[in-house]
Amino acid sequence: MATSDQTQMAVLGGLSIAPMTGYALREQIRDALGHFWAESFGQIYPALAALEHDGMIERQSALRAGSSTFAITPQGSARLRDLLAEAPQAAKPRNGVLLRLFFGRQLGEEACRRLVEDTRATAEAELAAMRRIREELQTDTAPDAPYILLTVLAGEHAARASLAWADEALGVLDGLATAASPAATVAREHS
Amino acid sequence: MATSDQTQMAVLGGLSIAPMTGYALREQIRDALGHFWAESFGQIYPALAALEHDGMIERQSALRAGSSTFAITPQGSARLRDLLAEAPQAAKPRNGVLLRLFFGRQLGEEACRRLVEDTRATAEAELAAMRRIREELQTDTAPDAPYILLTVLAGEHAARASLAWADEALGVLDGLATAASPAATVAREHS
DNA sequence: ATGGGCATGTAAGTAGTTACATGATTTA
DNA sequence: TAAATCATGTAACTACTTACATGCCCAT
Repeated sequence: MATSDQTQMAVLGGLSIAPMTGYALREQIRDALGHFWAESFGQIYPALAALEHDGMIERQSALRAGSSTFAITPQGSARLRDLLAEAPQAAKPRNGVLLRLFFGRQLGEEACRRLVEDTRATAEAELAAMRRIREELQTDTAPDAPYILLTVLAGEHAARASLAWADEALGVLDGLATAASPAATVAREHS
Repeated sequence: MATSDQTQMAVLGGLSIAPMTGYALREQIRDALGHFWAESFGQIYPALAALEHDGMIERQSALRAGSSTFAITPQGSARLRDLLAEAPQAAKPRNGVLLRLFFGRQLGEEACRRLVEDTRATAEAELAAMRRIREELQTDTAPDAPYILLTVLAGEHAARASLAWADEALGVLDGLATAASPAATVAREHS
């Protein structure tokens, strides 16, 4: 049944900011950590059960029938610090766009172009979202704000890099098209 | 058992470039796709068995006892093109460094600085490696070379972004130290 | 002849997703 | 009072890793 260290770290971290229900925790993880971390319900509830069993968190009075908020205990805070101090383990990389481009000759140049254009559009939206969040954070005086800012800056740099790459990649694909069929490229450039 | 579409795509893609053994395939995946894709033996061998069963690949004469090279069949090529044309499914993000920085107040400023410095060093090495591969590729006239170039450029942009972020992040952390204890920051700046 | 790299495969376990079942509370 | 949303949890499944067992072939 798993409930790995990694998930426990995210759950304890979330509860270290404020006590909340499992449902709220999942929303917090999706909204605040979403651009670099993910947990599903199927991970969160077993993790909460295991952490409660070990005394790392405790159930507080129910706000309403059938629900309960969880709060971190002193042992839980200590465990969180231990987990955070462990060396981060690299997630196995899996970039479906790059895999498709690597075998792009089989896929065809036009489909590759569409993949790059979609990536570019996603990066543009991501960049705008990150900028908005950063501007809010820079006026936030909460003690966690500067640390959260670091993660938002990472998202901003990643989005900008994705954008710059997409533009360069489209140039490479244009070069391919020119070599194969100059007329088609001229037509596209004038469209 | 498993042997997902994603793994099949990587295996068929590898064999579309040249017939080879499972062992060689794993080395190719590690070396050529390593910076954006990973497969373990435990994935590759069952995938090969399933693909052979479905007639997508076939075993060729053994180079030596107990081994065999696999070659893609015409059906396999068709299947590869179908798989590549499917929309890429986003891998669930899991960045252990950013998770730790998000909860950086619990971890402590010095540990955060070390995490960022380690990330910076890794990015620097990655950037150098990508540059070297790119320079080789730009003189390569193989028809796959421009497509492979796209993936290397992505690695280069990502590494540069990581580097730029790390420098900005260290600046933010310096700001924190100054606010909390000016003397300590001065000491570090003069070291 | 033996140690290291090539080669294949399996078993056991961990991690993670998805869909489902259930019910309370709020709001339109 | 019906629909949406909040809330908890489980079961079945898919994906993936790691360690192990086995043996071939080449170089020293």
